[in-house]
Amino acid sequence: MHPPPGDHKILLLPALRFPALVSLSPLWQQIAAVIRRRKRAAAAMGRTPCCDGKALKKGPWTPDEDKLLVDYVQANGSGNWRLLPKLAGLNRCGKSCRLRWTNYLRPDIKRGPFTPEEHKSILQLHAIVGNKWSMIAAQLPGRTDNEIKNYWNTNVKKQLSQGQAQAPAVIGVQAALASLGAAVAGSPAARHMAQWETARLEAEARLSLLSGTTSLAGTTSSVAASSSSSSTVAAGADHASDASPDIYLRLWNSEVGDSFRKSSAGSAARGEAAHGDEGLLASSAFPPSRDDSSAASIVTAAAAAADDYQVFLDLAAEELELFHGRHGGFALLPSTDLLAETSLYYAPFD
DNA sequence: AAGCCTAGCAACCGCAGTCGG
DNA sequence: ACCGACTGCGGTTGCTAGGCT
Repeated sequence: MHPPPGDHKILLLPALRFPALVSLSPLWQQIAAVIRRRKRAAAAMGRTPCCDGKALKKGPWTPDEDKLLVDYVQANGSGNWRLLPKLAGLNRCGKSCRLRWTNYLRPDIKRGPFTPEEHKSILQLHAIVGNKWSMIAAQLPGRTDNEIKNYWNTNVKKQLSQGQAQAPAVIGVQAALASLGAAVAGSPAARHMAQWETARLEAEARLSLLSGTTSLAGTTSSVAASSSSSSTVAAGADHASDASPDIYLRLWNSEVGDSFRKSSAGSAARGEAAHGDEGLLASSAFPPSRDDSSAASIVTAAAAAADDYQVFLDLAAEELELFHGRHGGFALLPSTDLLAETSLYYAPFD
């Protein structure tokens, strides 16, 4: 599941490899349909491209072409991109027209260099959602996903790679990730909690790196430095005052996460002996498959952990709904109703 | 001045997801 | 439930301008 400790590439992976936490409600609602569609999509590979066989122009757009496109869209809207080139008198693929419009010609496009605020937002959002450029762009009015992607690839990525050597804390995070990787073979609840923790650790690692690569990262560095402590509710509270969507870190460091950790620790004490300080989730989430544990205590501990976990999920859902209400359109989790359907909730992580 | 190198960015490509028939 | 058309998205490519030798 995870690269071996010491592999810095892990830090460039999306913070959330499990898409269910990223884009989601439709996935939960139609999980079975999605699986079917993926099978169909796989079968449909090799389908002829939309622009095949036509002598359509490619490459840079001319001012005349831009004018044709702008005039047409402003007069008729951008309803059908397939038909638009023909109707607008353009010898272009509809896909090319759409791209040109959305990335360059749209009137609400904001040109020019990124502001410090935008830079900070990009860093924090990327730490949470990874290369979900459209999600990041949705939080930055006037910026396109393509622009942010280019900005990341040319500026931020370079800064990150330069800063990696200065981030010894990352090693510890990676070790923790490795232990989590070993832990996820247990119950669904355990796997899911491990994935929450994995996301948090990866975000933490990113922010730790970022704090050394940007002068703007004062806020993020304070989070990164303190997030592994359960007594950092204040940091989360500080963070709550701004609009930063580092929701996982905030959630984990908030009273919600704190209460979850405490209750999980209680479950661990009930169910088994300690397994080392990095094994919070692994040890509390599901009992070890050891011969010297009675089946009854295993079942009891697992049930308690599952109950605690569900409480955490419920609280998390409330927190995220509040967040969603404030920021709109940034769905990190499915609705509370769907969260309640734990069998569905676990399914995409298998 | 010419050639080379590099960063930045617009555009393309192909897969994934959605929707309507 | 299925299928195909259409749209969205992320990765990648390749052009261009500017800096350097």
